Amino acid sequence: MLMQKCKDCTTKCGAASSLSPEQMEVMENNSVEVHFRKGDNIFRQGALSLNIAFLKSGIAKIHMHGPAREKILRIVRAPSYLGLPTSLGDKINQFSASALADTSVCFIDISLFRMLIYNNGKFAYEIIVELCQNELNDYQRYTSQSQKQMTGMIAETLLCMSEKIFKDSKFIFPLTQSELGDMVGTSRESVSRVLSEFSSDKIIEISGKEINIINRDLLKQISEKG
DNA sequence: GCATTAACCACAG
DNA sequence: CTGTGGTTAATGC
Repeated sequence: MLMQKCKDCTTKCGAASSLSPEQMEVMENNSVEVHFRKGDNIFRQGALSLNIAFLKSGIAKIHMHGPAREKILRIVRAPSYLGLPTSLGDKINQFSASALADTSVCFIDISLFRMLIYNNGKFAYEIIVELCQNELNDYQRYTSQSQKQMTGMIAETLLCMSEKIFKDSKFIFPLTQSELGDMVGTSRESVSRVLSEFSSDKIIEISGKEINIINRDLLKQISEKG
């Protein structure tokens, strides 16, 4: 498999930079880079997990089949690991990851990854920090979701996309309205109504999939007041 | 009661 | 896939 060498890779995560040259070489010999198209499944809930997936470029969604419908757990921007909890916490994937745009993903052999954690404290520490940050974000979002009403949730999600994922007021929204509904726990009709309401109130501008946040302060208020 | 919120259904671009 | 209208149920003055 033709691939770029890990040590020359410019999209290393924080943790990988604490690997020794020898460890880096082992990593190179035990990982492959795979490209995905928009919409492709990267790994699937219910399937056996033998690799750690690292999102090298692009953007992906983490999602789970719930008892009633699909639930989008998180949107992930490269560079980031995609499924550490499901890869290390269980042999079977507890959730799926799918590409929201063209992406490239490095799959790292799980036993090698485990070895790196055992043998390199700094590497392990960086991984733990990433897991902790994700957990804090998740707690934050689940608390919001159980207490905010849907306009607040949608405002929060738009702000999060703008600030954390795209780092711009103007961005191409990567989900369909139905998927946004799956993300905040509401129906696609409600999403459609809230978005057109925000648009007619001049809080955002929508043209196709492009969203431009015009009145960020008001959007923040809506997000905070629920 | 009356208002608000949001889900579900249907139908049309 | 999206936008909208009608209907219905739950909840809160």
